[in-house]
Amino acid sequence: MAGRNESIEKTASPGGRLRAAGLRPTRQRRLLAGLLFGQGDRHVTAELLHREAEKSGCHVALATVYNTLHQFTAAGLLRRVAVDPARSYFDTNTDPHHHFYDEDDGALIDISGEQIAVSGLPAPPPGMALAGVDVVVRIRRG
Amino acid sequence: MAGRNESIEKTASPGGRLRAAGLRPTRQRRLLAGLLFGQGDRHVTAELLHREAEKSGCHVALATVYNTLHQFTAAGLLRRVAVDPARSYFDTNTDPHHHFYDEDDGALIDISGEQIAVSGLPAPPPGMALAGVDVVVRIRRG
DNA sequence: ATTTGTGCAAATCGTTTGCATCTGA
DNA sequence: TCAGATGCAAACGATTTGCACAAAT
Repeated sequence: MAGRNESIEKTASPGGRLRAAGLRPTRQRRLLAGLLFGQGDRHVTAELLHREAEKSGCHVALATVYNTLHQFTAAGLLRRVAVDPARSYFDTNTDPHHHFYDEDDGALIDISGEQIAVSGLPAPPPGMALAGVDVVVRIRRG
Repeated sequence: MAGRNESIEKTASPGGRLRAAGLRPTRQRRLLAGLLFGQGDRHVTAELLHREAEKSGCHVALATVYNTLHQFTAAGLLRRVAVDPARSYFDTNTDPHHHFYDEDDGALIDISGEQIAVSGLPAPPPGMALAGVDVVVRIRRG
């Protein structure tokens, strides 16, 4: 739980954050950014975020939610997490870190990057560059 | 590359392997088992295995390939690997181990379980049991 | 005004299911 | 024989796309 990067103000106005990422701050993006970044680290699916948006009043098409999630990911505001072959999760924590994945109810829990150490990593095959290391700790009711 | 478990004969007849897993050795299962287990460790998608089956002569419906992959997985002959939100990979190596994932062409490469060590794993939350630890090393042309 | 994003519905992709038919023991 | 598998096509859920409209600079 120690220091995450506080120098990049997670609390800046949604508009500022979007602008800084090179995205035009439209009403929908502001809304989604608010939902995503306004309450600490989150793990969302498109479906879930869409439901939240609807509940919060402003109408956003599901397709727009998908588009926006991908734009945010391309802009480095989000990170896609592959744990379930059926669903895409998006993580608002873009620092290197890992996850518990609850296979029963599909919940993700962060594990800080410093907490886990992976040793013995072989070098990537020739011509390949390392793009990231993901550790998924699968857990179950037990 | 050191010792994988040779005591469980990977070279037994497809029929024997299936029988041992409690599956009736039908023509299609024999064919698929042959393709899967006859050439060392493999990583396949349903689509890929279906294409191979077609090429090898015997007709198998894609749905049957899916069913069979799931039956084999339930029987412990295969392991499902979640690296790509869009596709399911099945791994013929069921020992604990990890993977390189080539994001450009979707290839998986095994990393032996002994080679990598993960330290600092937090205990699962109360009431939860550890079900597995997957390390995915994402690599890219570069 | 011009550029860029949005909404909607339809298309697409991977995957699963229902049901009649066939097959292995 | 007869439980259990298969094939096929249709259903399905998640995701993407095409295009007319709307909003931001």
